[in-house]
Amino acid sequence: MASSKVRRIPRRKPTQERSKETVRAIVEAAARVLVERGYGGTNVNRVAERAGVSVGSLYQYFPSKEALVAEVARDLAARTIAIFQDGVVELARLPLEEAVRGVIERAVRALRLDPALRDVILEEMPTEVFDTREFDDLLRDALRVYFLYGPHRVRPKNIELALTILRSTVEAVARATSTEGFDPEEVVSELTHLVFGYLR
Amino acid sequence: MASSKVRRIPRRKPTQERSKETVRAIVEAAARVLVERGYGGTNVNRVAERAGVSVGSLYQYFPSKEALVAEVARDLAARTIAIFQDGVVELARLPLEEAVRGVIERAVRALRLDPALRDVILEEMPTEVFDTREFDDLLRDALRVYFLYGPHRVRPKNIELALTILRSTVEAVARATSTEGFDPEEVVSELTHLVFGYLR
Amino acid sequence: MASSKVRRIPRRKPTQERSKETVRAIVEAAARVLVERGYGGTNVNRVAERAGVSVGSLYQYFPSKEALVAEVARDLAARTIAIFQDGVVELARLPLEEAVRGVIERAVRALRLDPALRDVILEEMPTEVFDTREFDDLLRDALRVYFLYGPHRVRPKNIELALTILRSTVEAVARATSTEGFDPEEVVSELTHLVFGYLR
Amino acid sequence: MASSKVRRIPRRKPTQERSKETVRAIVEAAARVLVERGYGGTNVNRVAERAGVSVGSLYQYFPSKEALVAEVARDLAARTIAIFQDGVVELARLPLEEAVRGVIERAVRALRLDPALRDVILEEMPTEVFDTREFDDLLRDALRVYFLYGPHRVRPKNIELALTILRSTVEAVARATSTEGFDPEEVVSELTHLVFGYLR
DNA sequence: GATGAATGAGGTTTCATTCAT
DNA sequence: TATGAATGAAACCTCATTCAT
Repeated sequence: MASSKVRRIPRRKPTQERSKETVRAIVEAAARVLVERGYGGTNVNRVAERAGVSVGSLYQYFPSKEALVAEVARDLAARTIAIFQDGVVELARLPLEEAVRGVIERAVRALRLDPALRDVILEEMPTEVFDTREFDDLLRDALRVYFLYGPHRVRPKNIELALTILRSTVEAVARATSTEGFDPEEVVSELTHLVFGYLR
Repeated sequence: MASSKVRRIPRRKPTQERSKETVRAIVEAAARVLVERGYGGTNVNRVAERAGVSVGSLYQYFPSKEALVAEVARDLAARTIAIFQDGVVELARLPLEEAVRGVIERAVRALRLDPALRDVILEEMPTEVFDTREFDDLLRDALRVYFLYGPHRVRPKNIELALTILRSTVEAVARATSTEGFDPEEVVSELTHLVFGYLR
Repeated sequence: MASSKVRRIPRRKPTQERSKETVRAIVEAAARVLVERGYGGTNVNRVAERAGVSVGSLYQYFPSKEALVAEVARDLAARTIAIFQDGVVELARLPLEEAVRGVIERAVRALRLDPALRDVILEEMPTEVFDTREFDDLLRDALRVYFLYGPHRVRPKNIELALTILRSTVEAVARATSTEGFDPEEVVSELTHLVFGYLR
Repeated sequence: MASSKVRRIPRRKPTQERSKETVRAIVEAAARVLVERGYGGTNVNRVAERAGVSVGSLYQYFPSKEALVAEVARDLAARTIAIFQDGVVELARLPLEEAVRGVIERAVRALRLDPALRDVILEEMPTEVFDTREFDDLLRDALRVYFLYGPHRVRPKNIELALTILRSTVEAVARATSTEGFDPEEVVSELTHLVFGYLR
C-alpha cells in the first residue's frame, strides 16, 4: 500500500544545468527500465544505476519511488497532450467533419507515442500513482464540439453516454492499433467512419 | 521480476470435498483482497488470514503467489466467458443483425461482472501473470461471423483491422460504461448502432 | 512390553512457549546491544544476530525498531517497579520514619537494577520512546504519605515543590551512587538523613 | 557509534570576523534544530540550511557532525559555568552558610539556562560526544569548601559519598524545577535547607 | 572561501516461501 | 494435512561527507 503517505511531488526544482541533466537522465532511465522489466521489476537502485547516478542523487530530486514513476507518467502524458494539441487551433477553421477527423487524427498520432511505456503505465502502475483523466477529458471535450455545433444532425439522445462511448472507442482503437502493424492513416479513416456512422 | 522462474499451475488437483472448499475460500479471499488493497497491497499472508487458513495450507494448493493471482484472473475469465457463451447457440438461428446484437449484448453483460476486480487484474497485474487473449479471441471470432456470412454487405476492406477495431471498441465501451451508472440496454443499443454504422 | 511405545522426546514444544522464548531472546539481546554499543550503535540486524534469530522474526513480534527499544525500556521499568513494590505492604504497619526509610531503601535497591542499561535508556533514547513518569509518580506518591500522615511535623509550605525536590533527590542520588562503588546501606542511611533533615 | 574514528576538535580557529559570525550562526542553528527535532531529527543539512550556509561551509569549521553537536554542548556548558562563576569571588568573604547558599543560588540560576537544550544534550546525545564532568566537578569543588572550612560541624563520615549526594541533589533539583513553574528563590531556599539539614 | 550536487554505506522494513512440529 | 514461526533476500530510503566548480 503506497497510497497516501508518500510524497508524489518533486522535492525541488532543479535550477542549475547539471541538475537538469541529472533529472532528465533519471526520468529517462526510469522509463526504459519500466518498459524492459515492468513495474514490478523496476526499483530505484536499478534506475539509478541505469541513469549513471547514485541512489542518493535520485532521492535528491524524487522523494520516493512513487514520485519518480509518477513523473515518468506525467512526462508521457504531457508529451501526449502536446502532440494532441499541436495544430488544434487550425481545426476551428475547417468544416466540422474535417475538424472531427483532425481530432481523431491527433488522438491516434498522440497515442502512438511510446506505446510500450504507455502500456506499462496504464496496465501495471497502481491506480493512485497517476490517472489519465486529463487526456480523457481533453479528448471528450474535443469530440463534444460535434454535438455543440451540429446538434440537429446527431442521432444519440443520451449525450453523456455518447461522449463516453466515443472517447473510450477512439482511445481504445488508437491504442489497440499502435503496437501491431497497422497503418495510422487507415486507422484514422476507419475511426472517422466509425464516429460518423455512429452519430448519424 | 519473478516472471519465468515461478510455477503458475496449481500443484495438485483438489479431489476431496474439503480441499475444494479450501481452494474456493482462498481464491475468493484473494479476489476480495485484490479489490480492497490493490495488487501491491495484496500479500499471501493477508490472503491466507482472510481465507481463514494458514499460509502453509495456501501453499499446498498454490505453488506461488503468482499462481494464486493467476487463478483469480483465470476464474474471472472463466466466469466472464460463461456469461458470454450462455445462449450463444440460439443466436445461430436468428437473422444476422440480431445475432450481432446478441453478441454485443452478451459482451456487455459479461464485462459487467465484477468490474472492480477486472480493473485490478487488467490495470495493476503484471502482464505475464495472465493475459486476456482468450476472451479477446472469442469476441473477435464472434464478430467475425458477420464478415463470413455477409461479406458483400461489409464496407471495410482490411478485415483484420476492422476486427481489431470492433473487438477493442466493444470491450472498451462495455468496460467504460460498467462502473458508471449507464443503463446496459441503452449501451447495447448504442453499441449495435456503432457496429452497423461502421460496417455499412 | 510397554517400553517401546513410550515417547521420550516431547512431540513438540508448545508453540506459545517457543514464541515467548524468541521474544525474550530478542528483548535481552536488544538490552545487551544497547549497553554495549549505545543507542546510536544499536540496529535491528545487530540485535537479531545477537538473539540468534532472523530480522524477520524480530519484525514478527515488534513492528518497528522503536517498538523494540520501547519494550526494553518498559521491561526495565516493570522490573524496577516490581522491586520497588516488593514488601511495600509491610511498610504500612511500621512507624512513619521507618516507613520512609523503607521507601528510600526500596528506591535505592530498585534503581540499582542494571544501571548501565538504565543510563542508555534515560540518556540516549529519544524522549518519545519511553518516559519514566510511572516510576516517578510511584515514588512521589510513596513519599507523599509522610505529608499526609504527619503534616504537623513537616516544615515545607509548598508541598508540590517539596515532593518534586524529594522525588528528584532520591532518584538522582540512587542513580549517582549505583555505578560507582558506594555501599547501598550507607546510601540509604544518608538519604534518610537527608529527607528527614529537609522536612524538619 | 562512529565514536573513536571521528574528529571532535574544530578543524581551524576562525580568526576573521566573518568566519566567527558564520560559526556562531551554525552553532545557534544546531542548538535550535536540536531543541525542535531532537537529536535523531537533527542532521547537518538541516542545520546548514537553518544557519543559512551551505554544508560545505559547515564542514569548513566542523570536521564532523559529532564535532558540531559537541560544540553546541561545550557552548552551553561554558555559558552555564560562566553564570555559575559570576560573582563567586565575593562569596569567599561571606560567612560560610551564606557562601553555601550563594553556591546553590548560582547552581540553580546556571541550570535554568536553556533547559530544553540541556535536556536534549543530557538525555538524547550519545555519551561519548560530551560529558558534563566539568560542571559536576566545579559544583562538587564548590560544595567541598563547606567540608574543608568547617569539618567539625559536618555529620557525614564518608566525605566522597556526601559530596556525590550533594552534587547530584543540587543538580537534579535545579533541573527538575527549571522546566515547571517553580519560583527560583523558593527553590534556592529549600535546597539550602536540604543541604544544611543533611550536613548537621 | 563558498557552494550544493553527488556519493554510497548502512539502516529499516516487507513478504514470498519453507519446514519442524 | 494443517499450522504458523522462522527465514533472509531484496527493496526503500537517509544522511554524513566529499569535491568539482
